[in-house]
Parts: sequence; C-alpha cells; structure tokens
Amino acid sequence: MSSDFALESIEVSSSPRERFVEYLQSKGKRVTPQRLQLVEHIFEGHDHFDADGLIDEVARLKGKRISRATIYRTLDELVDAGLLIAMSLRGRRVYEHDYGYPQHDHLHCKHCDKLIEFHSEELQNIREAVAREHGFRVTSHRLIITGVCTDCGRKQNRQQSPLDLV
Amino acid sequence: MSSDFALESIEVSSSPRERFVEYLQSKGKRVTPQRLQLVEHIFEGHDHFDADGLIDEVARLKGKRISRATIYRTLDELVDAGLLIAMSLRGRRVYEHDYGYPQHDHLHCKHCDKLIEFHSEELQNIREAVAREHGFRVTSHRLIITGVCTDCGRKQNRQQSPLDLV
DNA sequence: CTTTGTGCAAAGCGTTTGCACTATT
DNA sequence: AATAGTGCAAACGCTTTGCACAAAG
Repeated sequence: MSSDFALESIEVSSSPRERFVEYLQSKGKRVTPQRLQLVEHIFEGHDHFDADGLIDEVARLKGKRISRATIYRTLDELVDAGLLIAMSLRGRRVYEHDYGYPQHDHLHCKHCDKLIEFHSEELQNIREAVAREHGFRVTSHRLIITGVCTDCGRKQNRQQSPLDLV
Repeated sequence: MSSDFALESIEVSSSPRERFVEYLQSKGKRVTPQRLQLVEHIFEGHDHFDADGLIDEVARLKGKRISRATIYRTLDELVDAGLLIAMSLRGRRVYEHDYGYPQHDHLHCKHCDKLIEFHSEELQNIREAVAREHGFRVTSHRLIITGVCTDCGRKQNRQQSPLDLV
C-alpha cells in the first residue's frame, strides 16, 4: 500500500502473453512454444477471427508448426483465461480479444460478414432490469444487430443472403 | 383498390398452414403432405425447438413418415416464408415461431438450456440509434442474455458449464 | 406427362478425441 | 522420471446433398 509502485498494483498492464503464462502456471499447465506462439500471434493485432483462419495464418509462420488440434485446445484455454471471447456466428465459432477491450456488442453485415463493434451504456441497464424482473443471475450477454453495412449498401445489394441465420 | 374486402388485405389473419400454402404456391412449390404435417405440428404449441427434437416427435406421429432431409428442407422453407425464426445456440440451430408473435429477445439459462422470452422497447431505440450512427441498414437483431435461471440458481449451481460459448 | 419433392445413405464441415510420441516440469 | 502437451488421423454431431423413385401440378 505504501509502496513506491502502489498505483501499478491497480493498473496492472501485463501483456496477453504474461497473463496467459500466469494462467497456465496457476492451473499447473505447461508453458509450451505452441501456446506462446499462439497468444503472441493472436494479440498482434487482428481482432475477430475463427479457428480456420488462424490455422492458415499460423501455417505460414516462421516458428514451430502447430496442429489443428492444438489450436482448438489453446483457443479454449485462452477463453478460460479470459483473454478471448467466443461467439457463434452462422454456426461457426468466432473469437475476439477480451483482454484490454471494453465491453461491446456487434453489428454484423450479412453480405461481407464484417463485424463492427459498438458500445451502449443503456444496454447494461436493460440487461439488469430484465434479469431482475425474471430472477435471473446474468453472467454475460450478446447482442448482434444484423443488416447491411455502408459499403455493401452502396453496392446496391444485388444478391440476397441464402440463409438468414444469425 | 375499391374491393369490398379492402380492409382484409391489411389485416389478414390466416393460420400458419394457410400462410405456408400461399407461400409455396407463390413460389411455384408444391403442397405436399409432409410440408402440411410439419407446419401443423410445429404450430400446435411448442415454441422453441431444434431439428432433432422435431424429428423425434414427428417419428411418433400418426401421419406419413417424414425423413430427416425433408425436415431440414422444410424448416428452411418455413424460415423463408416468415413463419419461423432460426438462431444459433451452442453451435446448433434452434427455431421459434415468428408468425403471430411479438418481437422479443431471450434469457438463456446455461444450466438447463431453457429460453425465457422478454420484450424491451428501449432495445429498439438502441438498435436504431446504433445503426444510424454507423450508416447500417438493419434487418434484424438478436440479444441473448446468458446466466442462471431461478430454478437452477436454487439448486446451488453445483456444476459449471464446460464451455461458456453463447 | 413434366417437374418438383422425398427418402436414403453418403458426404461435408467445423470441432473433438484416442493414442503413441514428445517435451516440460 | 513423471506427467502433461502435441500431432495425427479417425470420430463426432449437425446439416446438406446426389440420386433414384414417388407424387403433385
């Protein structure tokens, strides 16, 4: 409390890699090159991705080869560790960074599949009000607003999405 | 325009079966016993269901036997016809009545998988505001609030859900 | 009679798993 | 040395599809 670095203990800003290592150690799991390479790659910038895309990207990475199985297993661990959030979109799993990101929801363009983030304070209130009303203990929510983004709207939206499944 | 039944063309309240038949005919599709049996069964009361449950139920129905393939194909048609809405939950498709139901969203209990419906007027406003802000043309939205329902909460929530995927 | 729908079984797609081998602890 | 992780390929669960036969228009 009276440390020179008191503020640091509130504003811990460790890297995703560090957080993941901590998590692994706290669970008695091992720190492997594959796991490290994956956290680092995933947090090098791109935000929304699926396992398949990741497999492709990682395939042409310099380091150790990483198998499909390990990628799926590591993604689960990153979700457990609170570094990633998973959601289901068109029947496949999509991941996004959780660590260091403010709570948000998504606009989903059904033409180009793009995800646009937004934040709404009021949504939090709705969530609480509804939960209270139904005696429900909330752990999370997911709001996806589906439609057509500006770019695709301009393209006169020629084709219709075959299946309107959100 | 000057018909005796001008009002009827605004407030048509036909049954799901009638609507489906209209839809099929308008598309040049055929009205088959399987399709009719399915609409009727689906709109006989139960609200949220998946293809598998439907297959089981239909299996012990008196009428014509209906194959898995036909059930999947007909569900797609019912969605196209605007009678059902499909959503993805834990990686599987779940359907619910759209025809004759007011717009609503869901609380999803991750223990017992129950879906509870609720309606929020404010959510519509959020939706519009966000869309306007991003130049997005909205066609639909889906809000799922995940947590533990009253019943499961009482049972001291012993076990944790293995995968927190919404 | 033409054309679409059905049932079957096989294929597809994303994800998971069993197992022998490798590597971390 | 003991135990957990990896890669591989096979298995899985849900959904879709190709094809020959049946039936609606």
